[in-house]
Amino acid sequence: MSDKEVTLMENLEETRLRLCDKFANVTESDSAVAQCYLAENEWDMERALNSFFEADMESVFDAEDTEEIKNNRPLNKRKKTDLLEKAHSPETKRRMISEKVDCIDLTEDEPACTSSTSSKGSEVEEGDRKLSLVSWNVDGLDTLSLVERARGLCSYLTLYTPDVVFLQELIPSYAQYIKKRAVSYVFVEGNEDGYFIGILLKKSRVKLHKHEIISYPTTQMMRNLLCAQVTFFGQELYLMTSHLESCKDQAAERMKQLKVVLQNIKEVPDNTTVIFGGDTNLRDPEVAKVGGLPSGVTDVWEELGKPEHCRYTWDTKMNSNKGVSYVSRCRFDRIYLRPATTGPRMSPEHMTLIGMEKLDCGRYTSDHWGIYCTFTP
Amino acid sequence: MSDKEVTLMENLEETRLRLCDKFANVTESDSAVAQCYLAENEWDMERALNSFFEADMESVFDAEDTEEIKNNRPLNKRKKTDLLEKAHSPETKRRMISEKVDCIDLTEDEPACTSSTSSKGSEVEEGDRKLSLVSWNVDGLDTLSLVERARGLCSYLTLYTPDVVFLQELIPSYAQYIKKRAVSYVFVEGNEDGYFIGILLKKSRVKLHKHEIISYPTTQMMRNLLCAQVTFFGQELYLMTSHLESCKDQAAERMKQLKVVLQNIKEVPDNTTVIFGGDTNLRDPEVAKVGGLPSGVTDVWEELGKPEHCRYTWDTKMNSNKGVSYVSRCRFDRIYLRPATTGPRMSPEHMTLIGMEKLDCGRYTSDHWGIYCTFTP
DNA sequence: CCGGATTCG
DNA sequence: CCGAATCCG
Ligand SMILES: [Mg+2]
Ligand SMILES: [Mg+2]
Repeated sequence: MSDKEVTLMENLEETRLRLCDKFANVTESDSAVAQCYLAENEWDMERALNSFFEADMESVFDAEDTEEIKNNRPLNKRKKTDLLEKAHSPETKRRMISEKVDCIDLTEDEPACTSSTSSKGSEVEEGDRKLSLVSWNVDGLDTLSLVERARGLCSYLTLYTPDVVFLQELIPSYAQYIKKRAVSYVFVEGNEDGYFIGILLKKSRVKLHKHEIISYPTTQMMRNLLCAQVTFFGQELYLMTSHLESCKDQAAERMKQLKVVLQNIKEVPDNTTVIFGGDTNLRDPEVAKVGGLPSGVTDVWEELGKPEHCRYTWDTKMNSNKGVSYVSRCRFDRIYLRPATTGPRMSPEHMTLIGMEKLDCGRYTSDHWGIYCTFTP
Repeated sequence: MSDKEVTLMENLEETRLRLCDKFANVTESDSAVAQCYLAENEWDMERALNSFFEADMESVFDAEDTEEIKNNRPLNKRKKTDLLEKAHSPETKRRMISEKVDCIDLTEDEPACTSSTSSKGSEVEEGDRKLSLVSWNVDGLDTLSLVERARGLCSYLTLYTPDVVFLQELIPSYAQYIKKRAVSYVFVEGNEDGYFIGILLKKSRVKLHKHEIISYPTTQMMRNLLCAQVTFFGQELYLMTSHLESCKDQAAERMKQLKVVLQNIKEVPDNTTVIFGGDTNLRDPEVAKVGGLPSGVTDVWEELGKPEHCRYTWDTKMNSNKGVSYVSRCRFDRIYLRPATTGPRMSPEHMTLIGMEKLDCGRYTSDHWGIYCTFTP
């Protein structure tokens, strides 16, 4: 080998060692495992990471398939009763807990009405015609204990059985895991790689007609707006989620994105109820600066009387996941409602935060709390 | 002398030398002049400075008394015609220019009507029943070329002959100079020392009934609200000026002060027209945050259709007085109008910026442009 | 993925 | 008497 070739080889080795360190660091594995996954994926960090997490998720999923049956624990062993008290309808939720929770499935429920002519609509109890919704930024970019945290998310979904789930900060392996666990849901994703948003729709109650992905032309963080047009017991719904540009210094871009969201809400025909939910990263003055919410659109938390117990969806004092030294809390996650002017009028009924249980790993499901909320027709 | 006494003397000398340096620096004089004024004023910097500026102002005033007659130049020699073009009513203004301008006096004008029963009211031309107003932060805290800049202000007042003048950032010697020059005006001041605000009222047209000073309880910059209740051709007017807390980081205090201003505007009886003008240091979101202007109160610049030519009253690109390296511009100086609901309705007619001529010293009258504006009854 | 203080141009 | 970037707890 020439001197030049030797130098090149040394550089390559150095690069690969650095890649291994990074990989091991991110995956909480060691350099041997790192070397293995990276070599198998042509030293492409992203492919290697996806491959690692998918494998890991799959193995966890397989393990839980049996483990969960034995242990019957949706979140962790220590605080099952505490958790039960948090459920909105304890009687209903308790039934869920006693079921096998590896797959989130409620096939005993009647299917969703695909039109108002359905004969089944009148057979269901009034309570079941309530729409339940979860919106949650699951912080898939934080890979520490991500498998256990994904399991935590699925346990909360099992516990609450929401009709609609808006998720933000998914990564491919996390999304893959959800797809395998949440078989009773249709899953719509906002992207294929990087990190992205998604919507889960309960097959038995929500019928998906079409979905669309609207891009933010100037995002620097791959953010977009994911929409699903559905029917829910004869009502036309337009469901929207997004993860608006993060951090205070991105206020300008975030406000542009909010305008896109509000414009799209306004353009939905008024026979259709619109529900937007997501991690908006908004500060109130930003909403004011874009002129506030258009008439007909309400912030569900505000409409419910600004209850303190579910004001802050991001709180570094209560939630240690971020591991930051400062304390700060914000109402980043928000739900907007634009009821249809025809048919029964959807109105907010209840809102609570979820995900406030520490998992066995000592961390929370996400650095954000999830929002669980219900609407009455 | 003991060693101790020698040391004390040395310290004293050092202190005095430092005081002289500072004085010479501020006054653009030399240490001999400084020594003289400081010694005469028991080494009290403020007294010495006031004494210097008053003397200086007076001497300038005396000098101009003859000089101005010879040169007939309101601002400087180079751009007289440019300046003339800026006058709102060139014909009227030209008459002013050809007059002796050491004292701002228009004794040939009829006196202001003190009540609607006055017989003189109907004799004046309609144009003269327009109310003209100047609001200007004269930056008296910047002592560099302050005498020439004060002369500049007076020249602008001579040129525009406003009925009402709102001034901010006066210092005692500057105020003293104005009082001597503007003999045709009544002068109301917001304070006696430090820096303060003031109102000039044209004796021949505006009759002062009373004035009041409203304090801002939490100001850290000695700011207050100065009000004058007057009659102008039979109309009751309530004139208000203020210099709200400076700098962006004082937004909270500034908004409190704005609320005081708006509350006081609202409390004026509705047979009285209210005009507020001053250096508000406001950013638009701050106005929005306090709930916007109350109904009935308008921002005159906005009501005139937000003309670009008079948007920015503070502009480091156009105005070099601050000598800062950055460029930035703001609409700090604002006029608010709350017309009376009885009698003729005051409405904004015209607005222009003044003070955009460089003086002989190469600097502007202030780091703020002045606002000249007119109202029709 | 914070807000307040500070720096810098 | 600026705003954007940075630091800091
Ligand atoms: Mg995040
Ligand atoms: Mg100033």
